[in-house]
Amino acid sequence: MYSGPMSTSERLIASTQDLLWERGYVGTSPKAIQERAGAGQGSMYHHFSGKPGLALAAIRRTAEQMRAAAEASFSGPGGAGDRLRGYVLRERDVLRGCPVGRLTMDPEVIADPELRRPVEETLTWLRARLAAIVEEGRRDGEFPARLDPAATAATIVATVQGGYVLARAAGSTAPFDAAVQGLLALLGVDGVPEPDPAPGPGGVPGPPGAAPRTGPESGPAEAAG
Amino acid sequence: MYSGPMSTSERLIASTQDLLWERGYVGTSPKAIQERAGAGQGSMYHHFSGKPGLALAAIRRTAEQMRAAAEASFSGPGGAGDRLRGYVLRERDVLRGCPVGRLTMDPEVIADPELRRPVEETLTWLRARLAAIVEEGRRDGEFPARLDPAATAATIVATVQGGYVLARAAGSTAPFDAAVQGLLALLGVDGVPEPDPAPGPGGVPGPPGAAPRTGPESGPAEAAG
DNA sequence: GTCTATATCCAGATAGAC
DNA sequence: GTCTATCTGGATATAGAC
Repeated sequence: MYSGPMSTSERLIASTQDLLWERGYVGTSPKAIQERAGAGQGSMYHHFSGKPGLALAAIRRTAEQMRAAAEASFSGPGGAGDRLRGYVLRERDVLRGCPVGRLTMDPEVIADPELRRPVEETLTWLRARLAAIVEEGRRDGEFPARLDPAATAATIVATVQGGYVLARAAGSTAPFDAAVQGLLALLGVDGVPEPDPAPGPGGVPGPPGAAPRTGPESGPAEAAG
Repeated sequence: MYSGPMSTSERLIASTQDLLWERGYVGTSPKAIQERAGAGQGSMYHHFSGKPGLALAAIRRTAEQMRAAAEASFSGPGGAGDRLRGYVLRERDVLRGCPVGRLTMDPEVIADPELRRPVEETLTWLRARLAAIVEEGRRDGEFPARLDPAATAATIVATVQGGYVLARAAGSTAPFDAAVQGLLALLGVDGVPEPDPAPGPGGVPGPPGAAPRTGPESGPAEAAG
């Protein structure tokens, strides 16, 4: 991923990606985009048709990036269970939420078929890709044969997307981690693989047992997914 | 729930609840609230301190209503599995999303501790309530003893919240239904209970098997949850 | 309690010079 | 390609009459 000096139009796209992630479509003004990109109004309206056009370019870019990041987990080494665990446990900027899923709450994005399409395609691709992995694991005897791959895939994606919601509500990553550990346990793909295996108290009242990752949060501005 | 003629301040609160659900905090203007409530500017600023004050009243109201609606499922008849299934399958305005979870994507809500608190409390309550039900089912032998109640509860809430995201992205309730059926299958609480048991094709590429409810969507403006 | 000014600033964009 | 006006309207109030 080239990240040397960027052209004005690239900077405008990148700034819009950031702002759409942070504040959504309705909450993002042309002025804010221009300021963050270090560009004037003229530049923005020279390169793009207006806010919707620029948002479309930004959303497409974000969707591409999220796919690439997810595919890195999917096509990694190991069996279906390993790759599935790798995907749900992969490093994420949890408190920022998912830059694609977030757009789903934007009425103007949902109302505009062009803006919605990349969002829909990305999430549909994700479900299909996960369904294939569940199917593979089922064939290999890693998962119970009774699992419906498409439904299970939807549950996996939903758990991740909903995990962001719980984390942002709580102001903590703990509920995200709890949701993901609960999912892995239900799938029979248990165990914390990466570092920091010391279990701490969960973020919710009731019996303990979840093993939240307690690592740092505000990391790189990469796609979450 | 009394729903006769409402005072101006009640109409302002109700209108704000609707608009926060549809468009979020940043996307909701005082003017839009006033128009929907049939009230003038003066009335709004007489009864409330401004947009944040009115939003706080509306968010608290929505949180109360969602709790009441969820509690109706939780305290209903049947075993833990029945009540859990009743909760996740209960009628929802899926394409509208969750009026509480939605606020989580609003930067101004998350940044303001007063506005965030009702959101956090509601979702935390929901997890605790579900954890107790999972725990109960575990004791009764309905669920595997190895399940962690808190983590499983987080997974359940996350699946529902993420199901809304998938449904809105797809412009269809099918992925929500698929996610929920996948969850129930993982929990070993199978079967479509209510009407319309004829399974249709799922909304995702890959092997079929999910049984989406295909009923009407735009129903009453009640809390989803 | 409700209404109609009035005020300031920002959103979103166009025009045209450089 | 980029910049600085300039424009119309909405966001978010305050003031004060009724």
